[in-house]
Amino acid sequence: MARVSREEKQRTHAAIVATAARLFREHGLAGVGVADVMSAAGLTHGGFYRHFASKDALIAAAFAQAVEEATAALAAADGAAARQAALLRYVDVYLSREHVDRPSTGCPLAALGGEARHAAPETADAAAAGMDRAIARVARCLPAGQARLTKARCLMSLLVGAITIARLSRDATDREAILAAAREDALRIVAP
Amino acid sequence: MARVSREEKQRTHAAIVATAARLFREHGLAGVGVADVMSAAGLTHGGFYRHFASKDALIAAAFAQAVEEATAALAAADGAAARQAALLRYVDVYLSREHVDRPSTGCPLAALGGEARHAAPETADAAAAGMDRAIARVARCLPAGQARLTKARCLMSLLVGAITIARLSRDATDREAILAAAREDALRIVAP
DNA sequence: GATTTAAGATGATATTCATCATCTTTTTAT
DNA sequence: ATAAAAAGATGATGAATATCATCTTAAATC
Repeated sequence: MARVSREEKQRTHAAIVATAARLFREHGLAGVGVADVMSAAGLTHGGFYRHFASKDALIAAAFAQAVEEATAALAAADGAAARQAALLRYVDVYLSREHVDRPSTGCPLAALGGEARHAAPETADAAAAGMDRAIARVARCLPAGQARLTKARCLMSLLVGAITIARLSRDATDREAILAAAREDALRIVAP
Repeated sequence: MARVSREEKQRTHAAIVATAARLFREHGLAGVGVADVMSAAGLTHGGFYRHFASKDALIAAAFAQAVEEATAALAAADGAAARQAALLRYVDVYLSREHVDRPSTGCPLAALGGEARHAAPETADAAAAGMDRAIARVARCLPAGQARLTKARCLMSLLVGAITIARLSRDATDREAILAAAREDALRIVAP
């Protein structure tokens, strides 16, 4: 192909990031190459560096994008009741079998949080910022008070850990039990 | 060098596993090569396949070994009081700044749990078995009762998630706050 | 409309790394 | 003691892959 318009380039850029966000969450940072992302986005590898300075820059963008999407509903909720409802739904979706089975569209902290620290500083920074953002958005949906942030930190830890552990299990019944246990505990934090 | 005795080979084998367990936890599964492990163990890469059929086989062995070590104190505790004390200490060490700062000697679930699922089935199996074992050993140190396993699953989720998140943070104060929040929540489970 | 610019394609390059082949030397087996 | 086996060393090999160079063609700019 050849040169495309500015708008088209923006679309391409967004497609690369979206594809990367999906693939990285599914196969891990080391499990996906630049060429994999590009071809999954319907492009060839060569054009990549017109969009990103490095694979790490792509990872950083993909991570941020994934956090944004995964927590958008929390940020959109308006009013105390809507916020609590959004958080309850967030926990419910988070601790679902679907989330365990499909990392590609799930929380990037659970999917990539462990490996992010091995990436370039640029990527680690993006991961840190994403984590902060996720916790802040969870905190925003908790009842106001000084324990808000503390509760959000606990809740996020519980959620990330539960999915990490559930994904390790090879037994469907165990996976379900892990989710159920975490759900119960999470509700104690969210709806006391 | 040349051929060594059976005992010497066993020592070499153990050294390779121990070195791998340390390096993998520190740099991730993809961040450490077979040659890295061997040279860190004071050997050359060539002899590796006298000990393991593949890198994945090494990862599986290293993971199992790391779980064993990380939970040995829990398994060794004898008597109700000793078990509770061992668990309290386990939580305390787990949620410490040192654990955040030094993945190389810490919990392999927190360090590698996220990437283990991208490895060969052999490795994923070892990770699953290690996870089961860790949870069982935690459960064993909780007060008897049918909620034992449920509590152990919650606690392990909280611990793994808290370390994962704390390691992502670039801010020492935040890291400390995450640990403190998780500690408080963990104690609620362990010492109700 | 002519000129310049750059998006994306095609095709290197260079490096990393898992695995294999072979050699040496010492242990084990006979 | 002699022969066979194998642990570990040295040195390929082949595949994967991040990045760069160059080409083509259409969009921007004049």
